[in-house]
Amino acid sequence: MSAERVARGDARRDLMDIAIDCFARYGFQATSIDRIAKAAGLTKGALYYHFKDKEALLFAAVTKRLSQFERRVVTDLAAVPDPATALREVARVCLDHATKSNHRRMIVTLMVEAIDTNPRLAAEFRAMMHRFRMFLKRIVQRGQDSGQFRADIAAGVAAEVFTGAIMGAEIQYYQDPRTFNLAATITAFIEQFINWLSAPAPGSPRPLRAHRAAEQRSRRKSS
Amino acid sequence: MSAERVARGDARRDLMDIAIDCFARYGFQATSIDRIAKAAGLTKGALYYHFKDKEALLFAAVTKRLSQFERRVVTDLAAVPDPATALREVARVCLDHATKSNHRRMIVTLMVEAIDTNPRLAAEFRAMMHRFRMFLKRIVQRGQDSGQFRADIAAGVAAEVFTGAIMGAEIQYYQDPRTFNLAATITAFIEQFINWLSAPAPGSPRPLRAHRAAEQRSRRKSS
Amino acid sequence: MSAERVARGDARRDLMDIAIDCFARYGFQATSIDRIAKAAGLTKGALYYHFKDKEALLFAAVTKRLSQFERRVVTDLAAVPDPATALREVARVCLDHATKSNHRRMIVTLMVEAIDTNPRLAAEFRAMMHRFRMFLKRIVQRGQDSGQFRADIAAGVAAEVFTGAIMGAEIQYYQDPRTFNLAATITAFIEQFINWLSAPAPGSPRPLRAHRAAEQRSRRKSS
Amino acid sequence: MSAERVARGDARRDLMDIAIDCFARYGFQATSIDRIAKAAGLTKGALYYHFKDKEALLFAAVTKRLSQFERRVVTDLAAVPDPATALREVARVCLDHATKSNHRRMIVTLMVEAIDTNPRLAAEFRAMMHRFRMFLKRIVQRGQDSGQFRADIAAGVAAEVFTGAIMGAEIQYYQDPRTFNLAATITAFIEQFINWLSAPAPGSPRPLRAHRAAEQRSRRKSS
DNA sequence: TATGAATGAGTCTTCATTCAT
DNA sequence: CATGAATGAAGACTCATTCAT
Repeated sequence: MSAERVARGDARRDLMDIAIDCFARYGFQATSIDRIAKAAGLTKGALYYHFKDKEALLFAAVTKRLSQFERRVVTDLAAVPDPATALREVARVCLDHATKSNHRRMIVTLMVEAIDTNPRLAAEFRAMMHRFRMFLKRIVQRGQDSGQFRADIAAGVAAEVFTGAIMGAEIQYYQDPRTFNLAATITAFIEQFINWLSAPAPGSPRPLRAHRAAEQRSRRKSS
Repeated sequence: MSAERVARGDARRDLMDIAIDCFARYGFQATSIDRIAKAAGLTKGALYYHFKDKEALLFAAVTKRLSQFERRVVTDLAAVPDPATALREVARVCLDHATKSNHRRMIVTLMVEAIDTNPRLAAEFRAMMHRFRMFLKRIVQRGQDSGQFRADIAAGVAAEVFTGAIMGAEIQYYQDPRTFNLAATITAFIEQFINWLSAPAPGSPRPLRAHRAAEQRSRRKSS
Repeated sequence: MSAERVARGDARRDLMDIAIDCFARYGFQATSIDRIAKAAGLTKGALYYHFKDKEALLFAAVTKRLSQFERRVVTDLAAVPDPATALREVARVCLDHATKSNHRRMIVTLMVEAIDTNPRLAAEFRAMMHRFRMFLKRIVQRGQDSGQFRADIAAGVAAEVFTGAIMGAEIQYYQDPRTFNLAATITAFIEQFINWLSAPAPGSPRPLRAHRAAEQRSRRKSS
Repeated sequence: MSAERVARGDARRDLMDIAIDCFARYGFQATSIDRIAKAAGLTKGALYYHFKDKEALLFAAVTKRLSQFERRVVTDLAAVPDPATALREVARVCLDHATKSNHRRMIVTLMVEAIDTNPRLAAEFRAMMHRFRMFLKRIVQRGQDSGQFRADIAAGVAAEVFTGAIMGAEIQYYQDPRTFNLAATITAFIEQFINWLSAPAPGSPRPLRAHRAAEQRSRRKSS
């Protein structure tokens, strides 16, 4: 049994990776300590040697993934000056993390589960989402400042739209990975989004619409 | 004790409504039979009189909400010939169900939870999502057929983008109802989305409204 | 299995009685829920139906015994005007509860265990002990007020001595019930105690400490 | 980590001292091997190097304290010829060990816990208590033989009363060290006790020293 | 219809103990 | 001497479910 585990490789790491896997698929409550331990070729006792709690394991896992994701986003985008490219990059990283690993799925799954079920974790996720939207908002604002993006859009709302569209696409994908084409959906969205943000061709009349004015107003309040 | 429950109104209905409430907030597994029964002013035994199973209750609840939602969408939109208006209407109904009741939240919550946890329920939700996207796809196609929407967009992908954006916005809202402005986000998205659908294929000159209408007309003739 | 339990008799009562028995002998921590349940011919689940917690069972048991004991003490002594007789009665009731049931042993055992182990229970016991000493103190004071007991003794200290002597005797008895003669010990103590409290024969000089010391000294010489 | 431990001083001794501390406060079962080890700045493994067992540690600790206590009692009293003084000395040593260290508390705590929980330890304590009472009994008998104490009291019962009174006082003190005045209680008791032993048999006229000696002598003859 | 009592399987957690290094 | 890693048994507690009344 213990032979199944890899050499000297930290049992702790194994445990966490397996936990992440399970949390991504089944959520927190439906993942039993026993399942994780067994999958790691260990006993429950061993798990409790490495983690104080089921919750400690959860937090370790979440923190690991969260920081990985955020570091990756930040790293990949530090060198990208063009806002549109930056947004495309963010989308690409999300797509990557959603399809090639269970990073994003774990986050999404736990986030939904935690809302009214685990206040502490919920707070963590709320903060994370906030950071993510702030990050996007700043990119949008940069574009607006440089005149590349139109200024009559609330950057915060844009960030919310972006965040939601990615996450919603992911969920559809997790639900039906064989049928749902996540890449196509995200690509379509991102182009649509950038197109929307991009200023109209100079000279052409600004396409006003009643509701835009409203948007404008709400934005003013929030700023 | 039972006096607290409302009038003659079927205990069954009470039970289901409460179950929906709990499922929406805590999900299926974290909602105990006892919690529902107690909230309904009954004992567990009574619940088992009305429902064979915890799962039976779940399915009853889900089916009720699902059919309500779908009926509402279909009903409200049967009379809407204009595709753009129809899309706006769909968004409005979603917004409504997300903010004024727990209809949508229950669906989203259970959907995420069920994916790898309850195959039967997952199938149900997959089918529901499929129907919803098909429904949207047809609206988009109608728009494309009428020349109102550009034809170089895959209607299916558009439906996926739409579905995801709404759902992703909702989740952000459920996570942080006091801070997140769901209405603004959905409104912004829907306009962006319709704008995207209405825009000319990239490369072609951006058409003015008047031209578009003309185009539209000539397109209809040629089809 | 369930046949072993008595007819309709509240399972709850059975459970508590058995719990009291076990707590008296093994203390709280060493008494497993399972042992109690099995001894009652039930399963753990049944126990948890009747008591929220192991602690709830503990408190129910303690409260029951405590109030029984205190009620008995108060009842038996309401009609006893003579302080000396009252004290003898208290001792008799303690002896009774210590030898004919496990009332007192449970209290003593849990009290010692709880001190630094269960703050809430410890507080309960502290309060109980306090009440008991106050009760004794008042009896002593009554005797002092009536001139039956000498006034140069601190009533509070007398209560402490009394309480300790009874409890200490009990513990020796619990430790070695076959050898230790609890009745004799308690009787001897109570007579000694009352003798001590009783005022010296009228006319004879009150044996003050100073005199005693003198006595002592002269005594040593003569031996 | 191990640097925190004092100098060269045998880890074994440290371990035992800490164990005694914990046993005194929490008893045997509630004291985990881990707690002791950590408090000693070691790991569980090290503890198992020094002691075969948790029980081995327990017995080592108990034996150490017991022999210390008994040695001290015997040592301090070897040179005390006067029985009353000897009794006062015993009480003083108990008071000392109860207030200035956890010697006595450990004994009392474990004794109560062990009764029906650890037969071997219980036997040890039974024997210890027996020895202690025998020791006291001999002192009382010495007093009776010398005519200093009245002869109509069973020396064994007197020993039991004494032992119980001290122990009962201690427990009240352990339970409530800030409020309970152990010194006063023990002092009051010991004076009362000696007074009792020294008093004439009830009914007979209070005998003067001379008479008592005579009584004593005649009594010896008749027995 | 509904209740109260009970079951039993499953889950989290603790802890004494072992052992290779 | 000592540690770090791990085990396995036992214990507390939860919960869906059953059933006589």
